[in-house]
Amino acid sequence: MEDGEPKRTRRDATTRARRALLIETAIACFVEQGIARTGMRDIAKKAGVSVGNLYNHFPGRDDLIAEIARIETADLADVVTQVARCADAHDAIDSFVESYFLYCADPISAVLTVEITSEALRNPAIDALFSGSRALLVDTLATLITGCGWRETQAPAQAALILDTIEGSALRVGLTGEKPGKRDTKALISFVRRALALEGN
Amino acid sequence: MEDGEPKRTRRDATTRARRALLIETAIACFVEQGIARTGMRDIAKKAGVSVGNLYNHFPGRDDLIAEIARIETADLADVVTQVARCADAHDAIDSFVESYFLYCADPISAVLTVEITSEALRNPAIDALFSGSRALLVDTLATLITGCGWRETQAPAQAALILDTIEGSALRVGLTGEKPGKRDTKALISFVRRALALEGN
DNA sequence: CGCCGGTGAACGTTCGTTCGTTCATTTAAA
DNA sequence: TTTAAATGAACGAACGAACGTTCACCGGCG
Repeated sequence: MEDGEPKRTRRDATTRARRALLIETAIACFVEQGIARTGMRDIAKKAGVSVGNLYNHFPGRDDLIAEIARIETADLADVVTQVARCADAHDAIDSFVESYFLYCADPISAVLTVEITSEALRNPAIDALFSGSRALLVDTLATLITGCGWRETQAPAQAALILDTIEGSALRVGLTGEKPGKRDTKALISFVRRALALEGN
Repeated sequence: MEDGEPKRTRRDATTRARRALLIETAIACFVEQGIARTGMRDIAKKAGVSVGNLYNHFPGRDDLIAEIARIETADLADVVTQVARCADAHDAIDSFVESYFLYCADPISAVLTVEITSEALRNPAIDALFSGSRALLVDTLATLITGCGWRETQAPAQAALILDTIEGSALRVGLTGEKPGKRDTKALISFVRRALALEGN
């Protein structure tokens, strides 16, 4: 999408590494202090870099935030597409629920979700990213639901409600800072099965 | 909890009114711009009041935010306790789901929820308020569920999942800025009924 | 008069961002 | 191969604006 010439010089390699370090450090700061309470100096200091250099790698603060949002949604898309291919429709739904739940319930993801959602309310670019992710999730899950006998006209609405359950549950678990337990996951899967009237497996 | 003597003077009445205006204005600012992007000057200017006067009514910015969080949780407690008294257990659950959903899906509530949740991550006082609210919700709903034949040991977990569904769904609807439609409410109630295996009514 | 709600300038701090500069690496000419 | 020019990563002081908060000072009720 960007370089026509990858430029395999040593300089370019260290630059990429530095940029990755800065993003990772920014995420750590955002999770620890919150986006609003994190300044450019905080990120630079934690990364062991000057403020000026930080601006050599990112045009501005908002661009840095947007980049992180972009990475997060890309990670999510990976999780979704990997789950999509599964033989039995029932198993596929279970797998989807579990994967998406575990992804969202990760404390880092959970905190970032809240922080970035707050950001998305006033940033159209980030909001668009989230809408795209949501649409992908609904489509994927709705297809699986349709494969279980639900009518195509109702599947998207049911998929949306299931996603609401997963996300709400994941936030509740993830924001406590603890890793999600197997008990949480099992209860969630059973709950969704019943809601879809699939309990007979 | 505070005054032993209500002080019914005219002066005191205007002071209370002014304080209420300031809180209302602060909420409006927080919803429009976000808590992080709202300064004390913004609130004062919008309320047609000086910054100094704002500090006559509230010790500081954090106290103002905490006060709003306190009001929000008190409103929620009202909604919950009013629903608690209902003859039939099945009807009571439907009523609970509908009431809590409509409350959370209100755009102002939805935005405030996200904003204050972000705040609660680093503010123990606000976090405690939220935990208390959550406990009340789980207890209330779990009691209703128990009345429908669920075992007491499993009811709280099911209640938690239902609350997750309601809150997740409400956020999704409320953050778009639109009022929740009857279709949303009905689909949600059906979803919960199936998840509780009460579909036969 | 005394009290207190109300004012807005001013304080010190921190914010995002810019700037001139240094210097190692890369590229191209000799 | 040696050398000179070009590049851009890295720096940290400095900028103006905005932040939360304070303060000395009014002016109208009680």
